[in-house]
Amino acid sequence: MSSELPDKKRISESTIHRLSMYFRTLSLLQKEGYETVSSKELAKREKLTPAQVRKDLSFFGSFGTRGLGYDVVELKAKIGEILGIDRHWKVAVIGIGNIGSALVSYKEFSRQGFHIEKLFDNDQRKIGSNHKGIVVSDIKNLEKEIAEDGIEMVIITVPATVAQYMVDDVVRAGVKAILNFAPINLKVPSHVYLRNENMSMELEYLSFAIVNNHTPKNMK
Amino acid sequence: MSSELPDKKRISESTIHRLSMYFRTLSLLQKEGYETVSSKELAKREKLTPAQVRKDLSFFGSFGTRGLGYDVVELKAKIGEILGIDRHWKVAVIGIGNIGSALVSYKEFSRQGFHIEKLFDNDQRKIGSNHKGIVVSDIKNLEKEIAEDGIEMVIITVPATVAQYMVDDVVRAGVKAILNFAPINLKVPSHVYLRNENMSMELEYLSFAIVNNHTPKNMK
DNA sequence: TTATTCATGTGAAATGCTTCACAAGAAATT
DNA sequence: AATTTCTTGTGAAGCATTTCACATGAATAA
Repeated sequence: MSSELPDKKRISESTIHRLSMYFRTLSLLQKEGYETVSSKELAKREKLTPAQVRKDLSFFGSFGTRGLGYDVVELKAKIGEILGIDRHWKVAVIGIGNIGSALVSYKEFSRQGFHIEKLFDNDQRKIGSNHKGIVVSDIKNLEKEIAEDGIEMVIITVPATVAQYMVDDVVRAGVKAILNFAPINLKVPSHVYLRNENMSMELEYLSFAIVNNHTPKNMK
Repeated sequence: MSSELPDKKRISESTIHRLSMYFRTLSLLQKEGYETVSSKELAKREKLTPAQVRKDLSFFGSFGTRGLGYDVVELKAKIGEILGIDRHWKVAVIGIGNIGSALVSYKEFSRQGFHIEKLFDNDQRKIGSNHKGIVVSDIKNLEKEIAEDGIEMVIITVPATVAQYMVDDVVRAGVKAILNFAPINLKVPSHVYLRNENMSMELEYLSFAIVNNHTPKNMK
């Protein structure tokens, strides 16, 4: 169960996030009919330096051609592979409230290989109802159904007060990663990956910027 | 129109994001009945080092008492002031689709001082309809109504293909900051702040972590 | 009152990330 | 075929962030 990376350099969070950005932009470049793209062009679109783009890629190999740049289709495939989005991820959403049900229809997820295949809620009025072809299950069966269906990732959009219970359940069911929208710091065992999505954080950054007349180098 | 910070140190994005985290945790500590909190306790809850917490705060002043820690209520107020969330921000949401309408009911926003007061869409079936007491306006009147109502921040949840037009309109109307959910790199003049919210990015990070057996220092 | 404990605030050191600058290699041009 | 142009890949330098370590000062206990 060792790393897939031949040389175990520690890749920074920023690098991974930029790979996501490159992937998205490469899809666009492909649509626009580009066959190749230089680090300069890619950097311009992301408001980065060309060196940054090349360095990010260099952690994983050499994908370009000197004097020419990168083959758009090839680089996109390669980054998809690195990010692990070149396959079908089985995802469940727990908590079919406002945000939860919005995520069911969020196209970007399926576009990147994340397929929502299970929905859970504790509200009797919601259980059994149909969202985009998926029937909402009773949260009582959470652990059992997650395990049976081999769900690998879970998105949590329940109130903060109950989020930890959901986590404990899905961890027992064997999920590998959790994306948490609830405003609370959750505990997971070390073999499970956890990320928090906090949408007000970005608004708070904007608020700070306005109030302090902030001029960051990198208003990404 | 100069900065509010007496000494114009450049504050990093990470520091601002951590202040948001501290703010939220301080609210919780307050509910739990804590009167004071140490950098050690705060760090433990955020999975950071105590030195990190103290250094973050030190950029803005000295708010603690040696031997005792920080007064919870006082520190929360101070951070709120730094972030500029100690006031009422007028926000509009443009694009009342799945995500847009979910955000209208998102409690964390109002809890941090962000009040959604205007909704816009181009769909005749949505225009005039009521969401949480707010009537959806026709996007044709975007610039005029934003300016008249003195909206300062805008959240964009329209399709990528039309997002730039919305931006151009609201920039003319005088908004100061934009939070963009559309999967596209938008252009804004330098006096307008822009942040992008990309929800699949975090799933992609999780995907990368699983596939590469990644062990980052800081799985925040 | 004095001693002890505790926890802040902060220069300095350590670590991490980004940018520079250039050798090397591929394509295009003459 | 030789030359020029272009752009990658990458050590090294530069810059930024985090952590260390300790002097300082407040509160508590003796």
